[in-house]
Amino acid sequence: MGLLRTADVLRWRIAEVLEPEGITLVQFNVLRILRGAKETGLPTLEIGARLVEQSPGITRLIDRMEALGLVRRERPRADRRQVLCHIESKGLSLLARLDTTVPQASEVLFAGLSGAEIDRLIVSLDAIRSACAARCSSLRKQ
Amino acid sequence: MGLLRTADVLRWRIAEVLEPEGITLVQFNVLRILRGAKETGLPTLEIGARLVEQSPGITRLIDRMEALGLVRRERPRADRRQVLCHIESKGLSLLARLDTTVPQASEVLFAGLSGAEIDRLIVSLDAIRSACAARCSSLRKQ
DNA sequence: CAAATATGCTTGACATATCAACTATTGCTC
DNA sequence: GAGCAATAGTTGATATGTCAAGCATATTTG
Repeated sequence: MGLLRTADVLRWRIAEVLEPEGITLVQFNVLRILRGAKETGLPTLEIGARLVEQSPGITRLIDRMEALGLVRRERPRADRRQVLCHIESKGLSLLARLDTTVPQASEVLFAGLSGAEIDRLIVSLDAIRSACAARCSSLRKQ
Repeated sequence: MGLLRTADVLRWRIAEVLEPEGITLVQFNVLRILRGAKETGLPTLEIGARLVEQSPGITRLIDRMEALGLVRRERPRADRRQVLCHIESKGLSLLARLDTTVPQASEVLFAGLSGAEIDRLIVSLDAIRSACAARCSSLRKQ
């Protein structure tokens, strides 16, 4: 339960930094994923899989981000079922700004922890996630 | 970011256990808070403060829980502005069942960690939350 | 190669969360 | 004790997330 409450607090803190830029935490994550995908782009559902969200949400999320001019969609000739999403220059410059402010905002919360403590924290969290990947049905079924 | 993803995974895992009982994670937390308040009950906004949610959400959340027969509302004569919420016997028996199944479901995820590691995890998470309580405006303003 | 199935995504109906404005009651001030 | 501000909670409009079903394209199978 402490884990959930702590995540809420952190989520809130980050949202506070994102809000003046007009995007949500989920949109921020989509931008980072798409930046990682470079020129190639990424199919819509692949984005949904990396976030912990389902398909319909993603479609409309990308709708809004396309309306904001942050991303672009393209239907490739190879497989005309899928829709490749690309990050636009506007999205890249927005991310560039946030790359400094978001970590700054979160670092405040971790100030009370030593480097070693943070390392241990990360290891523990990774262990929890991999336990879920191994045993939970919920993440496989999507 | 790992913290947020890990919390999502845990949230999902718990929701999976709660779903057959027809309640959400937030409703589960409300029930636990109200059980802690005993006979006295708790004003609506006090519940909202303990969760990380705002007033309007709470009102309608309690509406739904009242419709389910899990809680009861009462307007005390002392201060007729506030509305005291109480847990009903139906809510108590539901919680009694979940008191075993929810921890069981989450323990699976922590199986890879030693007792000492879990202790350190809890200490670190507490430190993050108290850093926020001290410095973040977001939690004070509500 | 026609029919059946699977994949990728979208749409509509509905539940839920969020923001701003409102009502009712209380406490404070002159 | 009349008027004003503070508190507790609700309501309405809007954004967002979620479930079930649908459409188009691709793949498999007889």
